[in-house]
Amino acid sequence: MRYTTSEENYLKAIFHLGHGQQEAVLTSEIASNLNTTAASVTDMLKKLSEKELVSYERYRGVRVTRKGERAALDVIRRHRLWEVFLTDVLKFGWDEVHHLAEELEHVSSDELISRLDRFLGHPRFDPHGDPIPDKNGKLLAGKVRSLDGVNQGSDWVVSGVLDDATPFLQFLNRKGIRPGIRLNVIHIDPYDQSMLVAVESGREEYLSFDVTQLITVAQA
Amino acid sequence: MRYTTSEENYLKAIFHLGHGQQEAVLTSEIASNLNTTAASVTDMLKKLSEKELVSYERYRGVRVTRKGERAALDVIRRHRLWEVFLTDVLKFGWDEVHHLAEELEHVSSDELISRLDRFLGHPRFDPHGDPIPDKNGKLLAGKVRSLDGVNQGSDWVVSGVLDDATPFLQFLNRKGIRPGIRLNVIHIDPYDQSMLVAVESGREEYLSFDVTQLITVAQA
DNA sequence: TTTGTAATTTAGGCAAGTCTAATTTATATT
DNA sequence: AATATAAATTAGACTTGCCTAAATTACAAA
Ligand SMILES: [Mn+2]
Ligand SMILES: [Mn+2]
Ligand SMILES: [Mn+2]
Ligand SMILES: [Mn+2]
Repeated sequence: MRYTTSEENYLKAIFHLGHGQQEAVLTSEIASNLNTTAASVTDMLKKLSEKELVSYERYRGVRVTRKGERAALDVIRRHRLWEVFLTDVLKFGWDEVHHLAEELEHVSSDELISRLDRFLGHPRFDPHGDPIPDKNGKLLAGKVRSLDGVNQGSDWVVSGVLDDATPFLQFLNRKGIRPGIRLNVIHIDPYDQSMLVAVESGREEYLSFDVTQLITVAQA
Repeated sequence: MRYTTSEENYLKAIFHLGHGQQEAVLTSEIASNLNTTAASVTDMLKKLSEKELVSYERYRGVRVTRKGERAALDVIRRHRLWEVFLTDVLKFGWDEVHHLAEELEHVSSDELISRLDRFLGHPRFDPHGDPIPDKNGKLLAGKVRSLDGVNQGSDWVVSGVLDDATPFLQFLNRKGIRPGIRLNVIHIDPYDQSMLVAVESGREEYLSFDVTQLITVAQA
């Protein structure tokens, strides 16, 4: 393990929380993301800063350095490749793989990941529609447009989700929604932005604004 | 993880060292097996004893309880299934997989192991000829006869090795020896028990007593 | 039966990672 | 400009797993 499991988890969290954002990531955001306390986060930030993986100013927040970003992308690459393995090879549901990948991502062997990548046929996206960084840490532009804010009547293909947690994905499973599925937006309620959509299977489903925000779509 | 990585490693070591032996396992044996100090071993034995995974008497040595044996066999099952995956699916050499399996064996998910086992076709032996415990912790009788002590002139099939370490396996690779290969014992030196064998490929190789002790064979 | 010695255990400490409670600081609001 | 307050940091502790050095103990040899 190049870095400890704990260090890797912090780097990943800081990278995700700060990605595509100008402002530094706050201690409290990291604490809530990792389900730990602000005091623990402060301790770790000092250690990561010492190792030049993050640039950190007391009370001012933190961001990953180039070195820290690279480490984070390596972890993300491992995470997403294992997710592909678990769904495509071992036939797990897309709602079951995230927490397993959280463990497997810390197994440290470049050779293992390289061979896994080759065996899987160099997949470019994980089961949730997230792009897989290449071996040099290059990440393709990810999921951009989310289902909230599209026009009534328009057609889309689900490209991914912005939350990998099991309960949310099981909820989508019940509605027949997953990456690759086509959607037609029948109606958007002007009051609460809730949406009625026709799913490929023919079913019609109501989606609250909270949910449409977490579903990403591409042109049909 | 049902138990910590460290606890699992101790249980596995105690199980292996005590297996098929009447006497209890000594603190110093465990320390040398796990490359740690006797003091650390004593600390851990107290913890494992507290959890009823081993029966331990100060100064008298230790053995796994039924519960500890079951835990050890679960770890061994995971270890050997991952070794099969790494060689058969990812095409690692049999000399490269042991240390990777040492990490993967601690990933805790019965469902993962059950699916891996199914995907691999329920293999009964690992790449080193060791039997894979089933999901109930039942272990088939393992490798029994080793190459030292066989008769001059006799024919054998290599069934496995008693040491999974990379340098030893690379040594055997250089001589074309691996499980499944046929051997004919051409000559045994009466002084040092060193052996000249004909390998399937046609080559003749000298094997010292230290080496023949670590190679197991079955009837040709 | 005493004694020497090697193995083992205990004592005391250290690092990583976490926590709660107390304190400090940035900053928004009078 | 003073002050309130929410966020962040520090202080102090705990657990796990490990270590070195100093006792202890089993047991073999005298
Ligand atoms: Mn995930
Ligand atoms: Mn994912
Ligand atoms: Mn092995
Ligand atoms: Mn093996």
